[in-house]
Amino acid sequence: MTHLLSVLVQTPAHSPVARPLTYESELLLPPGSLVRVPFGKREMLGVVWDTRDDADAPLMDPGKLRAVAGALEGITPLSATWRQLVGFAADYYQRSLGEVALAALPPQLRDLTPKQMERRIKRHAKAGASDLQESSGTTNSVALSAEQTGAIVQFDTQKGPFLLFGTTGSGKTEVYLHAVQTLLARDPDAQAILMVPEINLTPQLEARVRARFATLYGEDAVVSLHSGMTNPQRLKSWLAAHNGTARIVLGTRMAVFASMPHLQLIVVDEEHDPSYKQQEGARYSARDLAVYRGRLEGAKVMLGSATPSLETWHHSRPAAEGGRYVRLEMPSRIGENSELPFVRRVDMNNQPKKAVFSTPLLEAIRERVARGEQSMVFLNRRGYAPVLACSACDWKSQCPHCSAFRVFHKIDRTLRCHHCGFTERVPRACPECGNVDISPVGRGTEQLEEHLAELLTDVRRPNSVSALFPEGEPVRVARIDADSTRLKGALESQLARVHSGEVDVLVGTQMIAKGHDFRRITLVAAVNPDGALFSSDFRAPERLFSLLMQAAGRAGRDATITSRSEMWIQTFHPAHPLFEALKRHDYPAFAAQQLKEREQAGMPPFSFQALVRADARTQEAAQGFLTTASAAAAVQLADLPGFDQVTLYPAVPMSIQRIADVERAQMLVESPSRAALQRFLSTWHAVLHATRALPECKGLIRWAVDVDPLTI
DNA sequence: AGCACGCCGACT
DNA sequence: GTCGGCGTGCTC
Repeated sequence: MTHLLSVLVQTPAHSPVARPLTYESELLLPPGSLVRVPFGKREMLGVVWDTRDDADAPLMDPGKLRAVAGALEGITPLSATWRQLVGFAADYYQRSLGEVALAALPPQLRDLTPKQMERRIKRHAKAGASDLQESSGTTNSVALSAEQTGAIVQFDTQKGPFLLFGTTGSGKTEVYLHAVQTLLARDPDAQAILMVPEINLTPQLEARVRARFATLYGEDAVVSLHSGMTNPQRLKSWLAAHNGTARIVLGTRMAVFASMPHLQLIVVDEEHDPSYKQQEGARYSARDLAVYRGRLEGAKVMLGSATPSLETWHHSRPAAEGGRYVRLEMPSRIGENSELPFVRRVDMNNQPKKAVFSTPLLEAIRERVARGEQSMVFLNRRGYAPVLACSACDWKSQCPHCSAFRVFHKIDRTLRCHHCGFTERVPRACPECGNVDISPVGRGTEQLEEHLAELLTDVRRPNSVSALFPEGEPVRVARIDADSTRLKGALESQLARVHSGEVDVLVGTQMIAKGHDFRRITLVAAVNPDGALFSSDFRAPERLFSLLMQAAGRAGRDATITSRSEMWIQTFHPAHPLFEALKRHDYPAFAAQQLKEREQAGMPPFSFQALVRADARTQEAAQGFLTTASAAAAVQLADLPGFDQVTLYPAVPMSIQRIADVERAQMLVESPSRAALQRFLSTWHAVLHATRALPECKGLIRWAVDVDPLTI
């Protein structure tokens, strides 16, 4: 007989076909089966969501139903828990099931025909079988600190979820690996996910995981899953996870959706990192989904950070106060040089106006160079100067397509818009008045690099006397940012130069503050971190604190360097509580102060937020759509239970109002109750759709909901 | 989102 | 006379 199946396909978020589609099939394919289905003129990948044989009323004229083209043989259907995870994510983040499900599968699954697919699976199965090797009994375990042992004991004996709160250098990675190792040794089928923010920033971790587990369980036991991989590689990893041969999946946020039949542990390293939140399409938080998935599958979840997100920190308060996470604390650095860096604040009020480097900081860097130690200077602004301005008229390097300035890049004499990419050569004279005196305003990493090289011309590196430089070689300044690392392999080669000691001073953006251990660096300086102190973004201080703590942690991990390393902060607000807490390396104090402010202001984690964004040709159209949808909600949803707990704020232009000639507006929705917010959003969705169809909303290009947004 | 159909300007 | 501009409409 012919069966009816509801099938998910990758339908666009705003199309009316956002729900599962009904197809006929001769075979009764179980839910989770991967199929190819005809869709319009094309054939595409689908996931069987449900069998609809018992559905009394077909949603559609039965004569128009089409038949499933074929099943992808050889791939076990996706598990019920995987489908529940996808279902939850689609629901919670207000996207279609099809979009979430298909985005969670490796892209190549969509492109391959069933025949190609079969061939691929066969090849893979053969390779996998021949690769099995005797698992040697050698355990390359490391001596653990008392704090590490304590964390592991608690982890083993309690249910979690866990927050591993360990200072930089306390050995969190060893705790993760120990937890994974114990699990894999205890259960021959067990699988684990190890999530990291950005894998290209942590090649060291990848190497460490592979070295540790490949010898125990074979090369195939560890697979990676991240966007830097080629499609065939991703498919291979995905299949290995799906059929259970991979014991460990090491990946970025997408790894949270990996199909794993025996998942028992999810580790989220640097859980506070914003890159766990997807910023387009389905805007999910992989960290939050990890916690949800853990509960769903009965897998343990361990979130780790030296500076947890305030949400996670709040969850890990004592259970008596309502906390739901178990906090495992590792406050001490391990190793020979275990002191945390000394934090120095330079009061820029006492420095010459417009000084980039204060005298004491410059002097400290000179000393380091002369001693053969490295320094790291960071500034969160790439390019030479953020604006170019005419001295005679009011011309500025405004981007013609965005409400932002184009950044002056001196290296290739260009003005580049960092939002839309629009690039032009720097004009010889002011385009408005012809004045030749146009000059940079403000500074970026390129300028710091140039400036430092000038200021340090007279310093000589020790132990490097060559024929060319009888008095010692001049100082070497290097820069690492998105511009200097654009080419493939550039980041690796530049890092290698730093590690080999070829570089004396490293200048860069936050890129250099994350992930890498520079063992010979004894000085880290934040040149101008004040911007985040009084930002309109309420999460800016949290990000700054975390960044500075991470940056400080980069320094002085080399046991051969005996002098205590230093973190320098140049600021006009040296007494600011953020810097006070940083000086003491006191995250709990900083968090307590922030949480108090958040509670008083009714902000997350004491309230829940969603943002509706609208893109349109004109700002009026973008805001008009939001305002209309908001008014419609007030009328139509007034009786919805919990509606009185939801606050709809007025539509406002986004902080960068126009990008690439598209006007952007947003509207904040807030509630002290997550359930009330969720109920409102899912009901409101239809209203938003209907509003979109209104003739007065013609000018709207697109809209999207961002649940738990990170920036407002 | 694709990929159609559909009705108006500069070319072999 | 065509090739192709992207406006709007549909996909179980």
